[in-house]
This record gives sequence, C-alpha cells and structure tokens, in this order.
Amino acid sequence: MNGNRPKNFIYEIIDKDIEINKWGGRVHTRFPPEPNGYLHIGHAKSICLNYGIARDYNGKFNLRFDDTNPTKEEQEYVDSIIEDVKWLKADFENRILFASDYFEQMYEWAVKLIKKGKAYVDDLKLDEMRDHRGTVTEAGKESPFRNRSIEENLDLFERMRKGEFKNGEKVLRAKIDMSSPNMLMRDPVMYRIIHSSHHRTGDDWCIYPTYDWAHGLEDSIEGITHSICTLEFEVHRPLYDWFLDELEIYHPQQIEFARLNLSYTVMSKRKLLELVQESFVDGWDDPRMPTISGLRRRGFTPESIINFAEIVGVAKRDAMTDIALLEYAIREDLNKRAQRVMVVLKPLKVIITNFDEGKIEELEALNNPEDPSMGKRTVPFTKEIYIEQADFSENPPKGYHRLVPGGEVRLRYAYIIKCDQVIKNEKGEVIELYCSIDPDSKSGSGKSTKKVKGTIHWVSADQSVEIEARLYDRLFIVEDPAGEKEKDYRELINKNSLEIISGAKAEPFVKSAKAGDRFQFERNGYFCVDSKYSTESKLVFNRTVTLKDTWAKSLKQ
RNA sequence: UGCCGGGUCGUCUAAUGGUAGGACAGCGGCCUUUGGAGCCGUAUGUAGAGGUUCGAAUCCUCUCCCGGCAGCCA
Repeated sequence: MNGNRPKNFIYEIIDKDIEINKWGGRVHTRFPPEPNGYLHIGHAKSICLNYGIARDYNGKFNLRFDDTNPTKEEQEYVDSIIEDVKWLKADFENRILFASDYFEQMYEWAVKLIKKGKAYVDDLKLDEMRDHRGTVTEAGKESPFRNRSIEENLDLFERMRKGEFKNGEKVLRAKIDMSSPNMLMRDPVMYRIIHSSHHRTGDDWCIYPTYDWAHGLEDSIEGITHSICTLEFEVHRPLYDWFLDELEIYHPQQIEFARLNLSYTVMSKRKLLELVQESFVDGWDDPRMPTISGLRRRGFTPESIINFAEIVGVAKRDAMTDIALLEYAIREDLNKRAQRVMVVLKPLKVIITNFDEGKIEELEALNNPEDPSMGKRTVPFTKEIYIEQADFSENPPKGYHRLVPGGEVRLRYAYIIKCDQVIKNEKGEVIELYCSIDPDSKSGSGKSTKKVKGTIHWVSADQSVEIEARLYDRLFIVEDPAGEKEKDYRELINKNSLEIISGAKAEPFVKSAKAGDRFQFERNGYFCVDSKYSTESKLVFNRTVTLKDTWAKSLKQ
C-alpha cells in the first residue's frame, strides 16, 4: 500500500489480516446508517474511515441502510443520506443496500436457531422482562416460557409473522445465558412485533429484527470483512459473534473505534432532531447544525471534511475534538481556492473630494493572490465609496492601523486616502467622511514610495450590489453541552449564534453568484451563497468561517 | 465495585523495549497592498506507586480516574 496511508489501529489489523490471508486478501467495508435522521460530521468521520479503507486496499465499500425499525425511519432520511454520502465522494458503486431486503433470509435463519433449540418465543410483558433481566451486579432469572418445545416455538413464531398477535405480546429471544455478566447475553430479543408500515416493505412484515440479531447477518450476507462501528457496541461483539457462530455462516470481524465529539455542539441524532422540532434552528440543514447538509449549506467543501476526518485520526479513547480543527480544515481549503471579492458588511460612506463626480475608474484586482492562475478582475472606483465602520476610529486603540482623523490608509487595489473631515449627525454618530486621494499612490503604478500601515477594503457606492450576510457563531456557549450535569443542553444554546446583516455592499463581481458559490470577502471571512433563501434580486450569503483575526485577539487582552 | 473498554502536550494523534514526534490551539518574531496567507522560532505531555530490564509510554503488579452496558432503539 502507499506509504502515506493513515496509521491507525484498524489499518494495522487489516495489514495483519492480509498478511495471514484471512479473507483471501479481500477488504470490504460498509457504512450502515439507520434512516432515522440526517447525517452529521460524526457520520462523516465513519464514512471517510470506511470508504478510505476500501479505497486504500483496493476493496469495496457498501452503503447499507439498517432499516429494521419502521416506527422511526422515513424515506426522506434515506434520500438525504444518499445525497450526503455521495457528496463526501465515498464511492459505493451503486451498492445501495437495505437490511429490509434480507428480512426473508433473516427469518429463515431465526427458524434455524429455533430448530437448534437456541431461540424461543417469550410471552413476558415488557416490564416483566425487565424484572427478569437482573441488574449489572445481579444475575437475571429465566423466563417461564424459556423451555417451550421446538415445535411450539416454531408454531408461535410463524403465527407472530402472520400477525396473530398484538404489539408487545410476544418476542423471539435467543437462548443464551440469563446469568451472563454481559447483560447483552441475557437472552436478547431477536424479533419484536410492530404493526406499522415500513418505508420499503410496507405491510409485508409485522415482526422486525432487532439490531443485535440483524446487524451481523447483514454484514455476513454482504461479505463484509471488517465491520467497523463505534465504541458503545463493544459489549455487543460477543453477541455478534454468537449469532454468526451458531448459524455457522460467514463471519466478519467487528472492530470498534471512538466516535467523534466536537466542542461547542451536540452530536446525537436525538438532540439534533429536538433542535429541529423545537425550532431552535431552521431545519436539519441550518448552517449552524453539525449535520453534513448544514455544513454544506454553510459553505464547507467535501474536501475540507474529508481532510478533517483524516487529521482528527482514529483511536479507541473517548475524545473531544476542538472545533478549531474543523475551522482550520475549511480555511486551509478555501484559502487556496476561493475567489476574493470586496464586500463592506457595515458601511460608512466616504466622499473623495478630489475625484471627479460621475467618473468611474476600473482598477485591477487579483482574484486569488494564492493562485495567479485564477486571474484578475476589475473593480470600479468612484467619488463616493463605502468602507467598513470598524475601519475608522476617532479614538483608536493602541496599534490601530486603519483610518483616523487626519490619518492615511490604503484602499486595497486603489489609492491611499487621507481623512480630512468627519461628518456627524445630531446624535454625534459618524455618518460620513471627507477624504482625499493621493493620485500618485495608485496601486501598481509604482509612482509612490509612501508606506502606510493599513490597507482596508472598500466598495463603490453606486457601482455596488446590496446583499444580505448571515454571520454564524457556535451554537452552544459551553464546550460540551451534552455533558453538562446541571443543565439541559437547550439552556446552553448561544442566543447570538446568528446575526443577519441586511445592508451589506458588494462589488459588482458578485452579481452573478449562484447558490453554493464560495468567496472570500477580503478581511471578513469566507462566504457562500445560501441555497435556501438567496434569490437573483436579493443575494444571501452565509459566513462559512471568519478569517483568523490576530488583531481582534490582541484587542481582547 | 458485575462485565467490557480506555488513560501520551490545552486539544487530537504517533512512537509496537532504544532520542516522546506531528497537527490544531497558544506565544514570540519575520514578511505582507487582506491585522489573511506564508516563513522562522518557542513553551507545554507519558494518571500514580512499585517491579522486570543496560534501557519502559510500551512488559508485570497494585491503585486512581474516565467511558459503555439493566430498550421489544441503533
């Protein structure tokens, strides 16, 4: 394999397996989501891991829906998951598979276990079964129905399938060991009765396999070699192995790794669903959500997420990854590829006193200083322009490099201007500046040797387009909202996670921007045309991430 | 106090008995027509105690801490 392959314990296991020819040199992984919600960045890590392994070992990668519970699953989720996995460039070669396609085979295997005396139908009610299960420190008790005859079990199980019983009336359980120290081995449920329509099989079935029963069978049917899952399934592994061994069928290896946790967000599907249902956010694809669709709408590139998944690594210890690492990944990517553009978010009008009214001077600007092949564009300069309110100060803090009364600053790709007069309204707020340009200081002219410390961005007042900018901040105010003992995570939501700026002024270049287009607004950050609210007459931009701002940081100290 | 798993810079992750390294974050500097980017430099870590060994993050013993497991969820 190539030398710069990721080095983690799973690759080591696979290397060894190949060495001993365990699977005939084959590598086949899968991503097995339940279609009960949208995928998030934690799933992205798993997708990249599983697909990456298949890619690195010239193996195969399946997308398989673990759709064994019709009460929670919907087609909408199936669709979004397929879109997200494709977007992440994980190539499943059209193998979109469904556990529900294996229901008949699973049923036959359950019959096989019954015939072997390894499974039985139990009439215990939910709470009775709980009582019989024991606790982590006490052994459980056997069900009075545990020793029914094989014939009776066969008959009852068939009648379960036919729909003769109501929800909860009976279950099929594996006959293992009610006193096992591993609670999962205390006669786990294999089938439960659920009279509801399944998004794919409709009303064909009223008994549905549980995860523990189904998952290994799915892997086995598909010829998976390495069944990679998260740490909480570690205690399930003996059960995974038990079913496959008892059935004497192809037996993949389950390997567990630590799921991704990201600071200042939550990562459980249940909590994300609640954020959506309780309208804390604007849907699953709200740009503040850690969902793949949210990140996409926010302006993240698939490459940045794939790279993030790589640099975050894979291990078995619980971890909380700093969201700064994700921000680093997208900045690094966008810095190299994003079209630069000047946009004034909070405009302050500047009148150039020594520039002719009505004159439009087209100035050259680099589309991306990091990549000359992206070429140049022109930006119109006129008598009235806007600069950022924050780029002018009457009482500048120490170290301020921008415009001050009587001071000079460079307008990017244009001239050096001097602030001659400050106009205020009756409330004393600065509303306008009168400035003069130094005609010899035109960018690229080489005439001026004058050096000024600051360079600020600007936009022509009449040669500009008004846009809306949505500035996002972290969704929560604490690092680990789900881990907080005293408070519900909902109380820890950042009330200022969204700021809508409606009167921003952009240079004409952005006029033709289409949904999903990404830009760097110079000195402000990376922005992406929103796919939901942006229209041709009113462009709406999402701020993907700010630029690093060492000045703002130094001000805080 | 049952079983399973895990503890390496602030964070994530390497080192598989032989110089504890990288990335992010931090700090300092250089450079800069983005206070961006880039470049250079720098501090910070093996949970604790014993033991084995010429040599231990790594092997052994004990202790401590963290996570998972008592759904007919996955």
